[in-house]
Amino acid sequence: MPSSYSLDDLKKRLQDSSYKLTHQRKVVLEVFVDNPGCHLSAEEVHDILKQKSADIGLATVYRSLELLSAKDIDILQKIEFGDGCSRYELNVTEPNTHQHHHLICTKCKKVMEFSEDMLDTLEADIMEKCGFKVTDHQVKFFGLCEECRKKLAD
Amino acid sequence: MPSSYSLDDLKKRLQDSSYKLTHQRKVVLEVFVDNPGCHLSAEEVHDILKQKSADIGLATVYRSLELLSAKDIDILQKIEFGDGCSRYELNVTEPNTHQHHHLICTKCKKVMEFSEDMLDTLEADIMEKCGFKVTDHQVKFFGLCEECRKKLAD
DNA sequence: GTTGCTGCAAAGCTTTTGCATTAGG
DNA sequence: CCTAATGCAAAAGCTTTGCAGCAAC
Repeated sequence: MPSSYSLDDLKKRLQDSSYKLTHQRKVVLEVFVDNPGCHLSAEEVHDILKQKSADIGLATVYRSLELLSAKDIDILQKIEFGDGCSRYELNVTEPNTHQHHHLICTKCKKVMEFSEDMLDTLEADIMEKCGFKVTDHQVKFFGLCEECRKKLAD
Repeated sequence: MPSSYSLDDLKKRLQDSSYKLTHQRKVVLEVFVDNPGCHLSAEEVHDILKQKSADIGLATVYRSLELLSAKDIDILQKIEFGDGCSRYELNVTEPNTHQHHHLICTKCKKVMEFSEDMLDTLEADIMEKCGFKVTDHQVKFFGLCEECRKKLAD
């Protein structure tokens, strides 16, 4: 994914929604573009920016994250791993990009990802049985990662 | 589900793990047995107990919820809906009881449930591709419930 | 009797908010 | 220019913790 993609896309989406394209919003997004696959908390985004001397207020980080993950912008995805804070990651919006689910190791707490899109039939089933139109899903699998399983076998 | 099931079960599991069967732990569990299908926060459990004149300290509610949802007891399931607090529900452990997933309406914020166990093949796939042994999963579907869809159609 | 549990209040987190100042369009 | 966004600090949740007293076994 070229980093220009998301930055240009952000610009377009912000302007479409008549939000301002501020320096702070740009650098917050850049953190996610520069750290692909990371599930960052507001504090972590703030720390990364501090190290890059692009120090912005923590409250602004929170406000930017909220905006970027809002329905009309939808550039970030908000996720909860139950570790006491909300985390965010780049939303996968490009064609040919698969939905991904999270594999959370209950031993070492590592979070891995797993690309798959097998939930389509399940979603059709939900529509039929419950009249509920699914627009998004979040799946978390808990268990033991390969490393931890090997350590247990020793 | 007879309420005696879980209470006796709690007693056994606590004793097996050499935890004490205190009055507070009993009444916290009773709240969940008396309110099946509810996703209760610590505050809500505390309020319900206050109304039943079984007033116990909020800190004890938190400690009881943590204990009852710990791996070795596993009577409650901790869930996060992203509304700012952790919620708990009775874990389904009986035979012939289906796993259930949550349908969260993005408009009215209602949380419904959907029983299904279609993730077995997906979990086998994860084991094969990632070497990750899935022991539990949590699935949330976001979308529009029937009511909200009808209102939108009007 | 011991040991672990509870209650209370204080502290620790993450997150939100009010308001004066700044900057984007 | 005008309005929205930022920064700072204070406040507002939810949750955890320290410690003296109490209760389960």
